[in-house]
Amino acid sequence: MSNQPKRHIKDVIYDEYLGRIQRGELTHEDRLVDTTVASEFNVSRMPVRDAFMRLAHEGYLASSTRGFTLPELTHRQILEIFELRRLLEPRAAALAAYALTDENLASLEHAVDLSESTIASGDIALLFNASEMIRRTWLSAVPNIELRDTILRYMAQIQAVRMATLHDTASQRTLVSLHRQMLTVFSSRKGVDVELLILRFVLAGEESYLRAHSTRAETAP
Amino acid sequence: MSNQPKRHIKDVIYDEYLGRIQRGELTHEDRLVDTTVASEFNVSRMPVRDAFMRLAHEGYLASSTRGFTLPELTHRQILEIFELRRLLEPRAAALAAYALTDENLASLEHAVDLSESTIASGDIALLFNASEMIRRTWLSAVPNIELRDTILRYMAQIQAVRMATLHDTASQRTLVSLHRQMLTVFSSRKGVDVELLILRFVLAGEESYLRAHSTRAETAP
DNA sequence: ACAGCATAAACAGTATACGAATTTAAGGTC
DNA sequence: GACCTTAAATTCGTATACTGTTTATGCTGT
Repeated sequence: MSNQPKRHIKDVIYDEYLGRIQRGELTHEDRLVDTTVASEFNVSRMPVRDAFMRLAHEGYLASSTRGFTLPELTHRQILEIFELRRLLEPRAAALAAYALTDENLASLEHAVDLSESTIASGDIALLFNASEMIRRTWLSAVPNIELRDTILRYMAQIQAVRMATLHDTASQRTLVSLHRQMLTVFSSRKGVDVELLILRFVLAGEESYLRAHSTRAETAP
Repeated sequence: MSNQPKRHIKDVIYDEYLGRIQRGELTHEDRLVDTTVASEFNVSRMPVRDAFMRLAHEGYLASSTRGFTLPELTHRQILEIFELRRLLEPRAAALAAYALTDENLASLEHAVDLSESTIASGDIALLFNASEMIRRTWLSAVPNIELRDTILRYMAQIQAVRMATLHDTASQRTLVSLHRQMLTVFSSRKGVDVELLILRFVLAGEESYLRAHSTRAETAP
């Protein structure tokens, strides 16, 4: 018997494109048009429309008069989201610290090892993946579902931003170092320590972004 | 010339029902069916469907196999949202304190007067309205849009909960008193004081909820 | 009576079709 | 050759029709 709880097409398409967005497989040049995607999936426009409109309302896509595109985050919006992160993530991580399973800690350790390996290789994509793996791992252990979902909602939006900051060598070093420290404090399960470290983590991310942003602003045409 | 930026039917219906939900005009017995609403508006199912699905994804409605209904918030979810409120609202209010206009303060004062007048009249609906007016006023001044929208997203969901807690006389007194204090600290524009008071405000709301919840649990069948 | 099964009703999901709005392209004028 | 006008193409919003699934209803047999 098929154990599938009857997945609707619109949900399949929603998940598919949410994944593509979260994995950074879309560029700002991509214009997503419902009819085109519909013919790729051999379905009608409607489920595609449903999926894209949902993604747009959740902030993952921006709807324009000519198809859906990745949203253009302004400098201001990015700073605003960093403020949200400062407020939410330290507490969320502290809660997660008490709830992490041994499996969670194991995959955290694996991801941290991966992260450190990129110091030698300089593989930015791998560092980004490891970073995402670490984040997903501890986020999955956050017992407050509403809090976790709120964090997830804005994280996907600034994915591109985080990717961009990784081109700076200093930021890479800081990130890898913080990853290792995160493994330590999560393993200790001391909420207070986790809270402080995650706050430092977010602040470091903000500094990296500001550094990258000012550099880009200088060299911009 | 018509200055209307061409409002789509789906947006009209969305706004209409969001308003009804936020004003508490729907009960848990109401089942919203797209075909029914469509014939009321003399439109097809599609725009109604769009609006309801959007409301559902934002948490204002729950979609079942038999129409849309108000979502049943579990005790756990409500506590989770209170945790979010503790994390976000103090800071948001502090930011708002620096940005409040004189008009904002004037309408705040008006709403606080309204709130206090309900002590004599015992008009719970009016107290609720005044409370909402106060909230909307300071929220509208929060300069961090992302933060404000995040707060708005969950507030509508627990509207019914907040309404329910107002039937307790002690909670009413506490609320009115806190309203007056809020006017004072917002007028002083001291972010630190605002931050602390709003934290106390959220905590008081949580206590009121817990009191109402335990009472209800005792008298439940 | 009541459990189990068949049938009907209600509703959401999906398909197709049409119209309106807006951008892009083309052509014509000065 | 620049600018305005007009036509075409593109894409969204809405309407209508159909399909499948879930819930309710009623029937049958014990």
